[in-house]
Amino acid sequence: MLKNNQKTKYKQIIDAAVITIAENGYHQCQVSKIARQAGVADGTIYLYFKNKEDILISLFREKMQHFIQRLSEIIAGKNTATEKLLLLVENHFRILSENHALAIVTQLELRQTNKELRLKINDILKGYLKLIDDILIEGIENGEFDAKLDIRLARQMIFGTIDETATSWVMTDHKFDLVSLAPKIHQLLIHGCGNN
Amino acid sequence: MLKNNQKTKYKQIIDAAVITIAENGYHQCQVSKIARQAGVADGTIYLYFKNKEDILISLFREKMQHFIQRLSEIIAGKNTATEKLLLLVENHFRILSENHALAIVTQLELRQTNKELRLKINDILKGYLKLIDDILIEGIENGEFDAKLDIRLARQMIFGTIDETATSWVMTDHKFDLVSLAPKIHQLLIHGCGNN
Amino acid sequence: MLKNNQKTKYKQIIDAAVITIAENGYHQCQVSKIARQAGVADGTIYLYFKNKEDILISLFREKMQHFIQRLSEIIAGKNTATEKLLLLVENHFRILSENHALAIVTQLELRQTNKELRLKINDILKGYLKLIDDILIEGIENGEFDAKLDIRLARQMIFGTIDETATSWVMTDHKFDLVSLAPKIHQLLIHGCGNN
Amino acid sequence: MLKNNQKTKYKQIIDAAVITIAENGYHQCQVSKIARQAGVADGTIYLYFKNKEDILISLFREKMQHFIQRLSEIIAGKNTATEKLLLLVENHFRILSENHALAIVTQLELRQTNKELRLKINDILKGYLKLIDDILIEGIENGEFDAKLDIRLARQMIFGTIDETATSWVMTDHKFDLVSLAPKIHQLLIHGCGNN
DNA sequence: GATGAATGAGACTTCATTCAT
DNA sequence: AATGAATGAAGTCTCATTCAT
Repeated sequence: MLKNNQKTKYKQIIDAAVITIAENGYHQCQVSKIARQAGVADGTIYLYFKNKEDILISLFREKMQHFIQRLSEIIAGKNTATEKLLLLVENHFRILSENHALAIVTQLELRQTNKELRLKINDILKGYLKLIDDILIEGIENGEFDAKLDIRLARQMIFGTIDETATSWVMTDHKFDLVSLAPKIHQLLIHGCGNN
Repeated sequence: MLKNNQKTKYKQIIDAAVITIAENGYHQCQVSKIARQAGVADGTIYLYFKNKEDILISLFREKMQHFIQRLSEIIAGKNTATEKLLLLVENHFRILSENHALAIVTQLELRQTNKELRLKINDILKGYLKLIDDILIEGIENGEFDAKLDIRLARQMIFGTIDETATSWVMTDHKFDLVSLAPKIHQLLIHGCGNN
Repeated sequence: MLKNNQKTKYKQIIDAAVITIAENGYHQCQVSKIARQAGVADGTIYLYFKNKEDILISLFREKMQHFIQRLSEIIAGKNTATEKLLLLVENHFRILSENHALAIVTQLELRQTNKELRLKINDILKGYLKLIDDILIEGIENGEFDAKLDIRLARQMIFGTIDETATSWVMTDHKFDLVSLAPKIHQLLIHGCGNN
Repeated sequence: MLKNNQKTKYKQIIDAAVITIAENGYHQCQVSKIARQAGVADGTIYLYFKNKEDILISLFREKMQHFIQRLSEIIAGKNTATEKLLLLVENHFRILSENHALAIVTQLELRQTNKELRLKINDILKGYLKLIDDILIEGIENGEFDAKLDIRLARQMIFGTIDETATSWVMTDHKFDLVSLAPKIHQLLIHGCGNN
């Protein structure tokens, strides 16, 4: 019960942070604003987080875990790497589309931090990049993908493309439908621009 | 001559800003640090720039102009879109490699800003994205690229991939040679991951 | 039995406070630290003490009582004021030497408080100063001491000298043997600097 | 002129600090209160002092310099150590009497600081203790004082007695005349309590 | 009696910007 | 044009104390 309460308040603060940061921007988002949104006192924040930065890191870790978990499950049963890649792109976009505030935080606000913090974020991101790598390896092994593929570069292309598209979508205030772009992006990632 | 001096001091401050921001990070880079590096008084900065943000924007505009200018010239005489794309990637990487401080500023520090500033940055970036679009259009028209290519998405793939790779290179403290990755990335962008 | 338990916990907290304050300094010594050291919950402190200041006052009162008690007993049977003064100085130093943590608290930390609290401390100190006064009066009456002695000033000299020496000893991290200084200090207090 | 202005503002802040700390106590004395009293902006304080603690240290250093300077000059021409000691005590008391606020700060507020700061204060105090030591040495050499005098202990007696008396005077809100106590204290320091 | 999670007031310090010289 | 001393708003975090359990 106590454990439960704690978990509740921890997540309560994280969810408040997502909303408040998305609304105000990271640097305009005072701890007191998060506290008010979470319905707790300012000091309470510091019972669950080391400092303001720790809220951001924890938020990203928490959400990324779900993200990876969900994508993993969706991908799990599929047979081809090609299909898995489509589902990855599509559902990456879907999750962001389902939660605009989270999309703003991950695509914009999270980046407004110094290099040290960025390294921590990259560390958390590794779990996601591993998903991509696994798909690539599978694709190479079963002959779907180019045998001479440089996995790191291919992964950077895939992640870079998804990320750039998502950021662009957030910057235009979610004006277009992100999920429906997935097939075309998938096509690009598999076949490139060239006229094959 | 006075006009000349102004231009000198303007660029002097911008160059100081690149160095100082790269060394300290945008948020740890006080205006007074830039002034000291530029060898001028704090107040002098405000004779040439509206505010601190304006330094960043101006810096990016100034450098991006050169960037685009240089890439345009290099690409100019070439016959195929494919070749142009290779040269674009290669020289994009080359310019960043030649100036580590500038690379840090554009890949990391410039992003640590609020949405409003990001929109201004995107605006400046349009000139660069136009270069990519022109190559894509040319490629489609002369049959090198897929006729059904969605130009916006293709551009996002190209830019996203270049950007992700460059950022990754900066984050690892320029540990590997960026320029030599260009051919492989070019190959990926043209043919994708698939086993064509 | 309950009463007994209370007393136990009361002293338990006071002893924890001596250790914790000595280790951390009064202002760096959070109530929660004392509680942890005492093995009780934070809230429990407030069942036995009105507030943090009250811990300090109570601590001093408690320890000073023992201090005075012990000195009184030692002095009791002696015949001359001169001998009593020597024993007072010697045993004052001995008690501090026996308990470094207490010495730190009384000589340094207790002073880091506002005037209001200092007045309360002075009040508790009166019992000790009375000991000195009694020795002085006895010395005057039996001709050992100068008949025209200003008792208040003499007491301030005696206490000031002891206190300064003790503080100096604490500030040097108890580097020298305090007790062995007693005879020389006693000599000084009785005969002064002069060449009599 | 610039140098002059700086010096003026530095001293202006120090004098404001003496008054404000004396009135409010060190821990109740916010930097903004000092700034207001000094007639400068909060931020201006930090152009002249590293932090709040630095104000206290600088204040003590500045005032102690004057203190020592003045005592040195007064003592300078005198022939006997005994006379010098009297003048030292008398003028120590006189300076405190002339500036009640300073007396409060040095006798009470300055002590409300942690050990680290106390060590810095002690360091500054050394100049004053040197004055005492010089008198003692002179007294021993010319036969006024006991040849076997332990200088460190004698100095602690002298300083301890002066300090205790001064603190006691401050604690009673300067109710009695401090300066007039000097002769009796001098008598005590030279001849002790004993009936010589 | 005992707990310990929650509270929330409060202050030091930084730094972009100004303006008198 | 150039200076740089002065400004002052603004926000993170600590910690003594409370009170529901």
